Amino acid sequence: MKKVTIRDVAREAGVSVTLVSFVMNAKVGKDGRLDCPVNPDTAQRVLQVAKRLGYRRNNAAASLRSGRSHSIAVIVSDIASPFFSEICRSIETIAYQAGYTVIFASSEEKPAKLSHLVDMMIGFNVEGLIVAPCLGGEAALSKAVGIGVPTILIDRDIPGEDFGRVLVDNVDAGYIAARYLIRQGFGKVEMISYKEGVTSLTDRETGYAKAMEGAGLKDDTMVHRIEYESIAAKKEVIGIFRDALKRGTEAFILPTKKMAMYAFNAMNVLGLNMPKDFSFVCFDESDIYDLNKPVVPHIVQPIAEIAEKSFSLLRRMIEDKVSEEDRTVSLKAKLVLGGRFGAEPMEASF
Amino acid sequence: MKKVTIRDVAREAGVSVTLVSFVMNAKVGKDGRLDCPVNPDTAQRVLQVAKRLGYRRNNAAASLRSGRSHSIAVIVSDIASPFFSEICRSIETIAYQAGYTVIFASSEEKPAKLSHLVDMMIGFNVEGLIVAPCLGGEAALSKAVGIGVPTILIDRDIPGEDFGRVLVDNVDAGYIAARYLIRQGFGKVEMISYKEGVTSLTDRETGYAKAMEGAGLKDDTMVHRIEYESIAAKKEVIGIFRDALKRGTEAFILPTKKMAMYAFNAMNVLGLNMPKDFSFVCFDESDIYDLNKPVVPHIVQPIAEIAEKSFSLLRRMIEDKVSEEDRTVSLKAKLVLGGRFGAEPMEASF
DNA sequence: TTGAAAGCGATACCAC
DNA sequence: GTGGTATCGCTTTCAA
Repeated sequence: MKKVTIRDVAREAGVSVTLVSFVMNAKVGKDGRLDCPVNPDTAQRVLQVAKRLGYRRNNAAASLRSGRSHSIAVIVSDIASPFFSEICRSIETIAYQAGYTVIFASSEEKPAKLSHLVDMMIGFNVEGLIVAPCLGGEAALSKAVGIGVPTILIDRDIPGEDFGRVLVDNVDAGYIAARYLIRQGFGKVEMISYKEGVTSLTDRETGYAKAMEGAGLKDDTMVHRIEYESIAAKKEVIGIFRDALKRGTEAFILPTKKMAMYAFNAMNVLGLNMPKDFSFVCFDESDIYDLNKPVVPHIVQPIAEIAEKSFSLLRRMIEDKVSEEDRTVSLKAKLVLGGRFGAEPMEASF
Repeated sequence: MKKVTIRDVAREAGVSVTLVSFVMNAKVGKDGRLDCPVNPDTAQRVLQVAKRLGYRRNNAAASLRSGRSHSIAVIVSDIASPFFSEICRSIETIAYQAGYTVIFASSEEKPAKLSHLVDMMIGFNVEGLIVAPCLGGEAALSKAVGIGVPTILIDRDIPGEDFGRVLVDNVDAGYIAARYLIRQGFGKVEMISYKEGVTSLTDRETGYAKAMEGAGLKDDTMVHRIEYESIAAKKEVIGIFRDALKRGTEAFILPTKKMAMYAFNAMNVLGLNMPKDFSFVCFDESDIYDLNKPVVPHIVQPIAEIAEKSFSLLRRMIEDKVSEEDRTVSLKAKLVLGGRFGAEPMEASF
């Protein structure tokens, strides 16, 4: 592993290592000139030698000395989920423009792994953390803020004073899902949720119930709660749909993508049609929402906003102090009616 | 940012920094004892002090000194693509078990960004790279291998002697797609591809043509090539389907997911049905393949295998030398007939 | 504008 | 088993 150091460049260019360091860290000003206390000619020579020799800064050494790394870490609970991978992409794009390098990692919903990753990242001297916490991850993250590493929570909240927070208002998300269906003229709107009490889901349930009550439909409010495990779940959902035909249900809210898939499967199995038999509002993104005829209305999280707000909040927390009350950002989910592949939205068929 | 160093631990435990370093780097043997030349009692004391003080190793310092970092980098061309994000997840899981930390990054198909990321990663002293190259990324990656950083190519090949390679046999993928349809009894099988000559696509075209020729269907071979740009593409595909009805086309191979989405849209727009009007073999994964009735046969890349082979090859390249001929791994894509959400495969309806 | 020299926190080497 | 110390490559005073 051949390595070219700052000394090699200095020797070759006939200057001191200090000069080389200055040049290598200089920003180019708007006039194209290097913003550093170095003779422009010298700077040019250094730059050329560095290029010729193939010099690249050893970040480990730089950050060891300076304590800064110009990088942040994003730890999500599952990098393979489209939601998280798109968040990663968006954060990366924004951070890159701001001159930050982003390191991603995935905790796989395992607290031990999260803890290991946090240690690792801090060991890399990252300047801040954006984390989608997994259950049981409180300790690891508290430790991080405890030693002064600015940390932003996304997707899920956990207790703790000093976290920054960029969270989506799931009560509102459930509310707009239900209200949309109610405004379409449906009264018997039901929701199929999971038994496990994940905050984001219970919030969506709350919003749904609120909308129903507000429309005088309190008695028609009905939340089914099924097992998360897939084989049982699939059958349970089919059962719910079969009964729904008798009950006179008009519409369903499916508060996760997986639940929506079970619902579509049930419709298939029972030979039902949307919107003839039931109308849906689903959550998240799926090809099937977009290609269905009509397009299935679905609620999406504002990924670009989450990315942008969390990075800018993190940056402010890294640079200055941010006042307590500005540390929490609440975003609204959005109802999407049109599809990505050109089909018409649901309303057109109503 | 409070920091606890090895010296603090040493002082507090009344031992030398050397001892602390030994203890902190010791692996636990199978008998639960630390595998290091340190008195077990001393080791225990050091461990406890370290924990009490909240010591965590400064990786920057460690890797500066040792030249090792126990980490590798994975750079994909688009972290938000399900294919890549799943590869990332798989590699991460495997690497984690092997005691490696994985840093992910996304080049967004931009050579300049790839080059920056490679520099960055090398600056972090990563021990190896797994890269899905973007077009024009040759220079950056050649530089990496040039300075001795083991580098594995996935997804796309680019010229270069010293790369490791874990690639999917796309000729075979196109071949099995076509052969499946031919065995179903279809003769007029067509493919819709893109005008841009991406290797993976032209290989799939080649495989398709080979299968057609092998079945004596050379004259029915037909590859449509459309613009990549979406508005035009959507219309072009609709046109192809409209004409196909007249031509008597029986089946289509859609060699990318996006192409499949255009195809489904066209079917929608024209009011056509699968498999009544046309049969499909698509590529990649989509909810719509799985929930369609019948399930749409689709060809998937062996993600777990790609991850496993690329990590193990990289590891061997890091540790020993790997002989030239063992540096290239070719994997086969697989035809999937059943769906993830419980619907029946296509054959059941034939 | 330029350069010499002091560390950052760990590991590696050598001596005890 | 244990400890002293040079050193990794860079940034950062401070002085010239």
